[in-house]
Amino acid sequence: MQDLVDCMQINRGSLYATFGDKRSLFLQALRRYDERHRADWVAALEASGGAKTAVIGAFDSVVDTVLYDGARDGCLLVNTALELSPHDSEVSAIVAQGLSEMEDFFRRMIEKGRRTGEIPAQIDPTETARALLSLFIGLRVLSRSRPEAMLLRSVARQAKKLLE
Amino acid sequence: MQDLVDCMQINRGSLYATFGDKRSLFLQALRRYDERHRADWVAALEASGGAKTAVIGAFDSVVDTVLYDGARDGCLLVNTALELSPHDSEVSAIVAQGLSEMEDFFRRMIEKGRRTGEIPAQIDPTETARALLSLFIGLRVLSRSRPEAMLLRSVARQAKKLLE
DNA sequence: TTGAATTTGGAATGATTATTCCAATCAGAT
DNA sequence: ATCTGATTGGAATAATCATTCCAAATTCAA
Repeated sequence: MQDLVDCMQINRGSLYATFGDKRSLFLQALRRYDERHRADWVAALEASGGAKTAVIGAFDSVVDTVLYDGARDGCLLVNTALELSPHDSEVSAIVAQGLSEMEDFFRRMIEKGRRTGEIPAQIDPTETARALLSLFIGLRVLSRSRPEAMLLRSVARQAKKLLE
Repeated sequence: MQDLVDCMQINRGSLYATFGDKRSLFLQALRRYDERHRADWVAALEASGGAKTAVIGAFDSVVDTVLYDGARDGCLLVNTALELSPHDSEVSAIVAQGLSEMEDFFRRMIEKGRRTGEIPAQIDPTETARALLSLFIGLRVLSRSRPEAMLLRSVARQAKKLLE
């Protein structure tokens, strides 16, 4: 809370008056992150053209952000999935939902790619979407613990290979 | 610390006398986890017979533990990778090392499988090992946030497919 | 058995952080 | 210009741990 008071343009009292206590503030931040950042990001990728491009773009944009901006904060949803989900059911619901929508995004893109012929018909949409989700989460964890270019690039490359 | 005092058969004073302060106690626990649990587990898998079996066994044993024992604690190394690694360089070193050894394990198994013909020659050991590492980490995160049988089984199945 | 070292229960202290309070100031509507 | 409500700075309080201390009990080697 002190960090927020230091960084935000707002007084401690106003912070509590506006958002309530720490947990409630966190829940609001998590919801907002999920509904704005994550959802918008997925929507932008989905609108970016090809199905394959959208999926690959998800991985590449994470890798690029880590390597070029040195951003080691990772993703609030994934960080929370590991740290808080098992201890708070309300948090857990938001996280599970957000991760499910990532999975759905991957599945939709694979289905779309199969229709357009970009992606071979023998690729199973549901199964591959789940593999991509797991690979994606792994990438975000590795970004925080082993942010090495060779490693992260390999993961992004292998994500692409899952669509061939 | 209070949780430890409650759970262990040891008094608070002895705890501090033996392990020092909290951070130092955590580092010792993390090192021990990595050197005993993780290393022994990998060694057992490696000795378990076929190369493919060893890799698949890593995934299946995680899935089975979650589904049958309901263990949602996950892996101390992965949990720490996300939560503490970015904030503590000593922690980070242990985590990076442990994750590297997981990667090495996967690579060694792929190389072995290629030699024995179990695994096709066109599978790239380094690249695939990194994909498996990321997939494995993703699985451990999902085990804590979305411990659903269908989902976890899919991830394990797709890990297997990476070796075909 | 005796004595030194260790362990125990539990109180006491310290450190950090969350949360509330209040008087003074400020912004915006009427 | 005035009133109302929000915001500020910052002190005060509360809650949560981490850490230390100590006297009594216990272990263990000589």
